[in-house]
Amino acid sequence: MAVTIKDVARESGVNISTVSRSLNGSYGVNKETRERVIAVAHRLNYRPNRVARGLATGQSNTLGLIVSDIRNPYFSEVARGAEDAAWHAGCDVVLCNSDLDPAKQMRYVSSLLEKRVDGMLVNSIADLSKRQQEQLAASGIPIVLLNRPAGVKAFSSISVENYEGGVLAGNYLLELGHRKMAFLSGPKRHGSFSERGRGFEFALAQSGKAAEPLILNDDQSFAGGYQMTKQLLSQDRAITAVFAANDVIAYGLIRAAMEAGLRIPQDLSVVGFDDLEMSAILHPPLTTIRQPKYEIGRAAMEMLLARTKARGRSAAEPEHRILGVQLVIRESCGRA
Amino acid sequence: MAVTIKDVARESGVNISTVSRSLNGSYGVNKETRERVIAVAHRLNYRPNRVARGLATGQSNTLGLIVSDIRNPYFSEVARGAEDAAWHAGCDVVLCNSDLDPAKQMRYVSSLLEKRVDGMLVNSIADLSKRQQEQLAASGIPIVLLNRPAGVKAFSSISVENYEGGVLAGNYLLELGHRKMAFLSGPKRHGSFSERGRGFEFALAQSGKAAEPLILNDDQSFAGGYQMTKQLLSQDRAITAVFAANDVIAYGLIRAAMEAGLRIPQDLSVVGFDDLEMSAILHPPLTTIRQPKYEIGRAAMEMLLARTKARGRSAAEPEHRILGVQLVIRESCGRA
DNA sequence: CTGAAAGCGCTAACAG
DNA sequence: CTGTTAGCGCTTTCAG
Repeated sequence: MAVTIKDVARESGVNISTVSRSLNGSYGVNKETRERVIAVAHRLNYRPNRVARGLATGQSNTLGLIVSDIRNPYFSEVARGAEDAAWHAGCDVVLCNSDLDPAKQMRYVSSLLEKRVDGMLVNSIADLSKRQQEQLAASGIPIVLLNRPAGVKAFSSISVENYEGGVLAGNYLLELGHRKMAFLSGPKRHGSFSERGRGFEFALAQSGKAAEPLILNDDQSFAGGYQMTKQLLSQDRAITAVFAANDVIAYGLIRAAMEAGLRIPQDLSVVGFDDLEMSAILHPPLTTIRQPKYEIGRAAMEMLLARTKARGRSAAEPEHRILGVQLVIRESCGRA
Repeated sequence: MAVTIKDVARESGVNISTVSRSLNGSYGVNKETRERVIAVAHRLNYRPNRVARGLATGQSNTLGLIVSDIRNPYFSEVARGAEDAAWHAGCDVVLCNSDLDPAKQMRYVSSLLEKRVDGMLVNSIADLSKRQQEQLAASGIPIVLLNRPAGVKAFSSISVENYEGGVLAGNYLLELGHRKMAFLSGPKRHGSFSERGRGFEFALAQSGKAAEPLILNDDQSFAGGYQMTKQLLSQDRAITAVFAANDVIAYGLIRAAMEAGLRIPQDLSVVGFDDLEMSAILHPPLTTIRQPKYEIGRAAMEMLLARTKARGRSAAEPEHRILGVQLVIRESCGRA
């Protein structure tokens, strides 16, 4: 049906191995022969079958990317960075949405393993059981994690200065004169979020001027931010500033605050985390801690690619990279 | 290195073909034998090599998805729908970002073809040359397009009622008493956008009450919407309502209008198109034409999957599905 | 019901 | 520099 290496060989009067060599640019082929073969391949519109190639070489030139949900703008940005890096290296990536469901995640892992991907990038394995994590580690292929989970040092990982970001937010709000603040977080177990909170608390505590922040937990979503704010406003109207664990929570917060008749930043200051594209567009434009989302994906994929190449050699110690964050001042904060 | 079908065969004292049959649930295997084999496979933690399987069967159980940019929330929604449908069918999808660059897109197509994907979903081929389109059509694998381009009927496609959406927007604004309106569009060649515009124009013309809408073209982005609005406001302040070709353009529009001191909806009404998640969150919440993004991806993938199965049988006439849109009324429009 | 054997299309020694 | 020859791991006739 499709034209194979055999057809090219027959048509150009050489052996298939010569065709293979010519096409893969391996050394040791007469220039003329090579050119003739290439011409024939082109004329026949030959397309090498990478599946066969993969079977023979044991390399698929395919990487897996498991995120919780690609619709989350944070992940679509990360995915784009990862995909670009893969494209650059001539590989492609299969996209998996785990919804943070451990079972689903493991099924994806199995599927990727069976497809013999060269490596995989995975969002978070915090929800996996110890046994599942070990199973993953035992798979033998390179894996890099997109957020270092608490205890697992067995995998390479990339993450950002969550703690430092919290400190940044705290100090900024402190400078503006705020003394009674709150931290609106996601689920309690979320590692990155709690780091952000700890940094924030540390900054306030260290200043010696502010009260301990009120901490609320809910879903890490618009709805969650909205709910937490409702709750916050009903229990403590003395608060003048709040730090949201991510931008989307901040959006919910802003909405709830506005509905309650509060003006931002006059009545309430808010700082987010992530710096999603929408944050600059929103009204008021959100002051937030920017993390390099695209860069995270790109760097993660590059780490992964490097490992897939070093394969075998020096089982390479897991590597951990932490990228910087920065405070982006816009218009959602005012003086206390 | 990895455990293969041979190991399972040896370990369970049968031939590899029996193992294959047992594991694939083909009929004609003694129940006991099958169970024993399965047990052994499980004990050995055997993972079938799908690459080898693919080579033998000619099926990869992998589909390609080419979008312009996964960061575009419209596409991440579509991608999720597509991925869910694929997952449901036991397939996985490789993600490609074309940036609408014809060359890049063709390279992705080649790559997918070489990987022997069972089919592909592609965003738009409007930018491809006639020759490239033919090349695509000749590839022999099922392809479904995510927006029917003007002239190409050779491929299956899925799209939405763009024209009808324009009519909906026009009629709604008309009802509110608007008579001088504008349409903020993207690049002139964008097929879906011009359909939206045509529907809008038609509605106004048919009413016999409104002036012909002013039409502006620019980039289909926040920046584009912002620019067009600046231009609009500088040349015609009599306009009371505007229809944006998509929500993101509407965001830019709102921002520019607010900066110019206009209140929405009191001074200017705006209707968008898409109904992105952010549109409900924005201030003011955007009235817009909703198109079923997730559903588009899901349905497109289902069409594709159906075609990959019917393979060979009745070269199946290209199929075209058009999904409905609906007006979502929120708070960005007022009476003229 | 099960085994033997012939590939799927390509790569990679190994000869020549 | 090029041809021969084994496979890669699995499916699939074809016999038995």
